[in-house]
Amino acid sequence: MTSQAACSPWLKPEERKRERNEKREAVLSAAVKSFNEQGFRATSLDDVAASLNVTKPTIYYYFKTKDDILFECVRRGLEGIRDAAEAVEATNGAGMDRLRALLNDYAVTMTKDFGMCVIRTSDHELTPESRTKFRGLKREIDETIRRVIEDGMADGSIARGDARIATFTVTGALNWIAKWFDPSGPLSSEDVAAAAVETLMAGLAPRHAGTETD
Amino acid sequence: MTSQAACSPWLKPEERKRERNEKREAVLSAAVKSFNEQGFRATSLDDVAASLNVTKPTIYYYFKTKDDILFECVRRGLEGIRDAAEAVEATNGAGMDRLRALLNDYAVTMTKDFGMCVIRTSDHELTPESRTKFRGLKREIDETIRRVIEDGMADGSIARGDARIATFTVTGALNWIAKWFDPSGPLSSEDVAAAAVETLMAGLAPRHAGTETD
DNA sequence: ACAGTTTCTTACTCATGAGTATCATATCTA
DNA sequence: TAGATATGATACTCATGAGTAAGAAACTGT
Repeated sequence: MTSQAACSPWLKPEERKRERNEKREAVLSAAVKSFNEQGFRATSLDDVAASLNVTKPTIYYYFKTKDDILFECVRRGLEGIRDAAEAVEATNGAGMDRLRALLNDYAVTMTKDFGMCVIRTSDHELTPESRTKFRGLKREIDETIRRVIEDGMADGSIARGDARIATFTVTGALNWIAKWFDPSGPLSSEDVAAAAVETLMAGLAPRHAGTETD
Repeated sequence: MTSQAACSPWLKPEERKRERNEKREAVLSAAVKSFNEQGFRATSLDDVAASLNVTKPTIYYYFKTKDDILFECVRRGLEGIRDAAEAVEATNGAGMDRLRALLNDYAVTMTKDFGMCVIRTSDHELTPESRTKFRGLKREIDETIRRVIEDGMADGSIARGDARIATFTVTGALNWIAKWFDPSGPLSSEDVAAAAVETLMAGLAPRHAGTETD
């Protein structure tokens, strides 16, 4: 190996592979931003391509269909949440504490591109096959959260009630972050997540000194 | 007027007017159901027309554009909530109690066709002009709710915190009902609304006997 | 009976955008 | 130097669906 090899204009095989992957990521990144801003159906791949200084067939060199691009976006968003949820579920501690940690991760994800895409994507925008997987992943997450809430109700750290509706209420509140959060605004992801989670955990009714713990 | 007039096949002018209005309503009703199920862009007016046993130009006899139909749907949903919100704001009582009443109306609306449509419709599906009105109505409602929350924080009936984020968290949780509620399911609108509102008002943390009031 | 109005249909136009066929170029391997 | 492979562009096809033009049929008032 000469020292020339390091700055040669010809790339090694693994570098070529990495470049291809970077380009694929760039397509995904441009696409998810456009999906989030204009909506999936209003986004044309011609526009996505133009924003990357290429033409549409180039995108088809990296992805098979438009649906594949969308599904890859929501898959990333959902798998991120799912992994975080399952990691939290595996820990021990009061249901309340595990739930707080889980909801915090969940809320932060909702402020990121792929998380936002999950919420802004409706079932009917995906093909039947993708839709099935999409729903499956969402259900997994909902069930994990519900189990944590049920654990908390059982150990007394969470107020008793309908765990199903509580799950939907809580996740709904956090999902909504994906609809209004502005990354370029004054609030950070973490601030928003912390405030929203606190509202949900404590509720709107005022607490009274000395009643927080048994 | 003979008694024949009552069962004559020829209608009086006001009856003709009423019939026209009924047909317009039927178009709106068929459209909003399809928008909610398939999404606005995936709904073709050909299909809506076919479901009413007419053809597309008939729809254009009752509405100017597809956007007009959608906007009429979201307008109805939003004006229903806005009127309820302003009526509640005008009452007196603790912020907490007014908020509970307001959120209940809000939640119930989210289980109805036009309310669901408001939530399932994204900004970018409307023309710029409709979008401006759409946002204006939504902002009015958000501001009313925020004022009620701020009143409650001032009078001590609601826990202090960031009223803006509290508003988004609460409305987000209720908006989400429009995404999962199934009118043909086992839960009634009122049951769902009551349970969701209770979760939000009381929070997830358990209460302790005798600490509810001062 | 006749002119006008209401209601609805048939048969279009036209823009958009997903996806493809084909070719060009450059790099890699032998 | 001769294929083989990777990457991209040009120039299409094709389905879909919003919106329209023109007219038919029924009813209204004169």
